[in-house]
Amino acid sequence: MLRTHYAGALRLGDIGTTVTLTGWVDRRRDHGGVAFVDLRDSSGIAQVVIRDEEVAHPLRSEFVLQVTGTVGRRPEGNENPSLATGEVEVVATDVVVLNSAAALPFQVSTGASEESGVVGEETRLKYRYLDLRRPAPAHAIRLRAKVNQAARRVLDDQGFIEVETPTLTRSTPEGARDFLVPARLAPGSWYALPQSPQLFKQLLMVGGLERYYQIARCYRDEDFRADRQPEFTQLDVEMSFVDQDDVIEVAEEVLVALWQLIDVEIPRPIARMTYAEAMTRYGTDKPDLRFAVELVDLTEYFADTPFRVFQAPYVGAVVMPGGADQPRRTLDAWQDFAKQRGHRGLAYVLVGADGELTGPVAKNLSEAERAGLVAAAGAQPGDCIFFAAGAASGARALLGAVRLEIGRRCGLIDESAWAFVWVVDAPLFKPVGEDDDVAVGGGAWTATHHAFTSPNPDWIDRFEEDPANALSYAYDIVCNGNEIGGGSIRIHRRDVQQRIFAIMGLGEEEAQEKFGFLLDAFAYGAPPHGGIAFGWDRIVMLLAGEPSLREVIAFPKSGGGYDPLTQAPAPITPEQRKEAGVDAKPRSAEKAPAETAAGSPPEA
RNA sequence: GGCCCCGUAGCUCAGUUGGUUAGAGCGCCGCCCUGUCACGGCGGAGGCCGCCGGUUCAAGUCCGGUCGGGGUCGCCA
Repeated sequence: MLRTHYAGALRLGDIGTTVTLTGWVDRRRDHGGVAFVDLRDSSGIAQVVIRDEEVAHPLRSEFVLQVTGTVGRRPEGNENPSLATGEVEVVATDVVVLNSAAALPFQVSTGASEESGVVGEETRLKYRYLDLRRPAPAHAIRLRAKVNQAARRVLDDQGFIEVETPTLTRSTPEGARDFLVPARLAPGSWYALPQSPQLFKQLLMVGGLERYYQIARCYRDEDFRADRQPEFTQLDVEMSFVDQDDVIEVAEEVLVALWQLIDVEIPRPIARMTYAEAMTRYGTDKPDLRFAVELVDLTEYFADTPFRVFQAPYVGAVVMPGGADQPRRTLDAWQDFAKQRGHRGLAYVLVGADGELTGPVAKNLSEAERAGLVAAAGAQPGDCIFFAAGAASGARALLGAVRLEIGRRCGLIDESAWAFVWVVDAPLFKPVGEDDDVAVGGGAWTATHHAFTSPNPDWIDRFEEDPANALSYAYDIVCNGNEIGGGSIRIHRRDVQQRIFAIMGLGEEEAQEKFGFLLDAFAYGAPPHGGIAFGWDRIVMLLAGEPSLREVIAFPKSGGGYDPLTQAPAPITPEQRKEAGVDAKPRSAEKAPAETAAGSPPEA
């Protein structure tokens, strides 16, 4: 070892000891005759005193040093309470420059970030190896390791087997666009990177593993968000011979262990809410329960309204406390808020301090409606009532977004709270919309979760009777309005699977072509099974208190899937292109699946 | 794909109504400095104002386009 001690570990008890430290020059203060170097390693910072000017003078930020010296107590009054090692210092007898460092693109030293503002993300990512020397990024990556460790510990203790599944596989039936990899040995054919290990983990259940987990990299070729990366990580779990409660039980134990890492005790059991309740009360399937504002269903209240806009299948409202005094400009901004989400606008009524209703909508309401509105909406004098009318799903989605915005603007969200909830009983199917370019089958319905999600016990024998209302055996875990995990009990019976496919308009041939290997496996005694997958990056992000997934990924991509550090993706050479078979024409016999999926039924 | 915002020194930013030689803080380089810890002092270097085009006597500033970044909606079961 090049060192005897970690810099950040030195304490009064080490006084008198001769130590050798290694690390980087965090900062130096050169006084001519005596110089101070803050030496930083992974454990922290220690002050090194160098009395030889010849040695100290050439040192620069981020030089790599090996320092030998004696630990001494700092002179009276010279302690630095902001350093853990601030009561001591190392008086150097020998300083070896292990490496020099070029002038930095940005300041690495801790204090620097406060004085010259925050460094832009693109620069940080381009020099991520320097960024990682800074305390916050370093902490996030270390926390992530602890999170992995905690999950493994819980699952290992419960007899789960960690299994790696392929990353070169075939295009899976999940909703997102696949990343594709040309197969050199089969020109014209392509691998897909997995969107998740979904099918493989089910095969592992057929394989008798009974309890599987994996910290799995997943790939989806979709557009970016602060909370989305093209490659991301799931903690993937699957269990045999279980029902929903068993999976939830294991999932909660994992979550409890994770939040213990930041000294938060999650009360168990975590509350459950049906999907229908979440949509009705919060306008979303991932409600943020850190604040109490809820949607109010006023459809009945406005059943006979003269106001044409409210003559709709659904009329709902959400109350903004104290919102009555918003200036016109702000109320206009709410209109833009709604328009940006594809709605025509956002109706509102202002409730004056005296209870009088104002705003453009108020005069369109009947006398009786005005009289009872404040009570019906649960408003108070001084509040603003926002309305959305129309199809229930769209109107609730708008109100849900408004609710969140109200929470933010009014400071209603308790930032220190951790509000967990299971959202259960999601619909099994959703209508195929125009936007469903990735629909699996050609029918009127597509799976809400995925095609292998079982109907819940109430519906398993009769989901065909009412596909719109049939419920799935699925569950999502939501934390502070973030979906941090989701799973389901799977279909293990071939007849049920075929009935599901039938509803989705997926013929036997086509089903066989798309996931024949799974259906084949299910023919050989598939056990009842189910599981869950956690959004690992998002969970670490929450635990670290970071605003972006990028902060908890060692080498994240920036917008457009670009990596500023490696400059990937990059062009390939003509030779690579030829060899990879990118341009190979598929043989006519092997039609691309996408062409048969949408329109005509597969050949009989 | 739609909408919004941002591109000025290594970093973070300012730059007036279009008007002389484009500034600040930090960083960097040189010299000085024996108890600092955001050390201090003196001096210095550093700019394709993202790029292309247009308007104008004159463009960092106005207009059009383009590229890059961020956010958001669509999308992401």
